[in-house]
This record gives sequence, C-alpha cells and structure tokens, in this order.
Amino acid sequence: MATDELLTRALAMLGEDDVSVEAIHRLTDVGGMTEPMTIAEVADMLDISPHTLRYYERAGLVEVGRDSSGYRVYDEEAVRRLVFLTRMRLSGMPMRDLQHYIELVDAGADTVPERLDMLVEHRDTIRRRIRELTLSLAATEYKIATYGGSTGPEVTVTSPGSERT
Amino acid sequence: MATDELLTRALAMLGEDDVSVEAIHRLTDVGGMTEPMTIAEVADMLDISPHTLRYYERAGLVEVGRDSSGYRVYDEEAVRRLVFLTRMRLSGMPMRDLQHYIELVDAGADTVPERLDMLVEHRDTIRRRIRELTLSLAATEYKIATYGGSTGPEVTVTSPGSERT
DNA sequence: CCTTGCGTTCGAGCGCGCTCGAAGCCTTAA
DNA sequence: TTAAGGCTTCGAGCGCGCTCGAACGCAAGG
Repeated sequence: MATDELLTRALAMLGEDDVSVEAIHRLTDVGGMTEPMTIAEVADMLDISPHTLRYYERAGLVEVGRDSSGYRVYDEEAVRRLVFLTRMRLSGMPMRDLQHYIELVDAGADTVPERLDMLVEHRDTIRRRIRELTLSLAATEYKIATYGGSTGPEVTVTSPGSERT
Repeated sequence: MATDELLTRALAMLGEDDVSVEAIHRLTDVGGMTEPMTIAEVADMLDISPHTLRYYERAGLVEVGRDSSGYRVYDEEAVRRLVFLTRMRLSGMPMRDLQHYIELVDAGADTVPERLDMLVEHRDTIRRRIRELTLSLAATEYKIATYGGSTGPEVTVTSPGSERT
C-alpha cells in the first residue's frame, strides 16, 4: 500500500535517529478496526494528558460517547480524528483553525474544497517553518563549530573587551 | 570565507523558494562595522516591533545606550546580539534559556563550555523539531493527495455515514 | 464495608511572549 | 508657534493552549 512507501520515504529523510514508535503509529495506526478505548488509553497512545483530551472535546473538536457510568468511550472514529488533530496541533495548526476545519467536516461533503484549501495552506506553513528552522540550524551549527576557535568572520571585528555571544 | 560556503549550502537545502532578504542578513550581516541604529531601524531590520525590543532589554537580554535626549542607540554589539537573540527565538529557544545564556556571556570566558552545551542542546532540539515537522508534512501531503480519491487504506474501513476528516 | 484509584464536571489559573495604553518629552516641518 | 510624529517609562492586559483543583461518582480488591 502507498502508506508504507510514503512512510519509508519520510523515515529515509529523517535519518537513523529515534523516531518514536508513537510517531509511526500516528502515521500508520489508522484503519485497523480498533476497539473502543478509555480516556487513559487514548491519552497514552497520543502522548497527551486526559485533561487535554477533555479540553479538545469541550472545544468541539470531537464527540465522545459515554458508558453506563458516564465514562468516556473513544470509538474508532473519535480516535482517528484525535490522531489527526494531535498531528495537526503538533505541526502548529492553531486550535482556532482546527475548530473551523471540524465545523467543515461536520457540515458535510460540500466543504471538501475548503478543507483541502486549509490543508494546502497548512502544508505550506509547515514547509516555511522547516525552512526557517533549517536556516537557524545551520546558523547554530556554524556557531558551535566556530565557538572558541579564535578565527572566524565575526571575531576579526570583535573589539577587545566585548564578550562574544 | 566560510560563512558564504555555509550559506550556500543552507540555501541549496532550501530550494528556490522565497528565502527573505532579512533571513540572509541574519546569517551574514554580522561583522560589518555597522553604524549605530535607532530602535525603529533595528525593529525593521529584525522584523520585530519596537515594543519587543524594549521588552528584550527589560528582560536583561541586551544593554542599549541612550543619546542626549534619552533615545535608545543600538551599537554594533547590541545589534549583533539581537540578531543572535531573534534567531534563537525564531528557532524556539525560550526566553528563560536565552536569559541564562546571556548571564553566562556576561559572566565571562569561563562559561564557554556551558554555553556550548546549551547551543548543542538547542541544535538537537531544532533537529527533533524538524523531524517532527517533516513527519507531519508527509502526513499532510498524503492526506491532500488522497482526499476525495475514494480509495485509500483508511477509506476502505470508513463506515457509511461517517464523514472523513 | 471501606479504601484506592480512576473517572466525571465546572470554572479558575497559569506560563509564555509579547502587546498596548497612558502620560509625557524631543524634534522637525509648516 | 504650533502641530505631528516618534521616542521615553511604567504597568497592565491579552491570546493561546493548556493545566489544575474541588467536589463528587463508580467499581473492584482486601
């Protein structure tokens, strides 16, 4: 299936480092005919607190059923949605936008184009952010590499008595 | 000089897209025997507000002189430091850490090892963040690509009546 | 029976990083 | 001479995304 290919490419881009098991689950653990889960299980799986899960529910992002004693029961759809939501949160989409997106989802298939617009815009935002970070990373690495080495473009100008940052 | 080489590599990694002139300046505009600047000029150059510049000063991140009528005068060292600070902020270093770092700088050369530790840790943080974002980017692109296309791993499981996110 | 522990609701509080408004000073162009 | 506009200090306020505490319910083991 295509997901594996994509995942493989993603992982290849990332290098060997500790890509958490949870992260992989967030990409792949979808569509597996899951059992209903408790709030603690979902919180554990998504690596967020039960408090946050209740907060998302209050915010209208997801509807969650209750069992006979009033406890939350997360069915597959709820879990799937929460996987999506946490992924979006993690990549910096504001709650506001997520709320709007979910409104669109609940409004039916007519809103698919607008949802796509949002996703595309968010994709671009992520890309910009990655570029920003890449630039800062290069600068930081450069600084690390040259720190203490007495020569370097900036140091030649540094006046005596001023301490380098 | 080495800076250009690094910059070139950084830009190569980023592709053709609009890397802002400011961003390049933030990498290179250091060590140019700059004239003293007003708060508005610095704000403009760093793309932050004068309010924020005053806030950084209050936070102890930078010392800024005054002219005869009490106006701030940003000399080369202040500007250089602010370039560094904004770069760090942009890449997600908390104010707290920046304050600590600056304390170390002001404490003298003995603290260089600890400063290096901080930079290395921050570098790792940036790397982790980039990996996270890359993963989310892949997921978002995948979602965009398959949205509306009726087939896909998740869709085959979707029960009738449930709207896809 | 009762303790332990996880669940519930509700509203309040917090940490972060700005962001702003008020009241006043300085400088320049009309 | 005066009006505009940018600067100053100070403290307060805000938007975001949680995070927590209080007061209570339910269920399972000793």
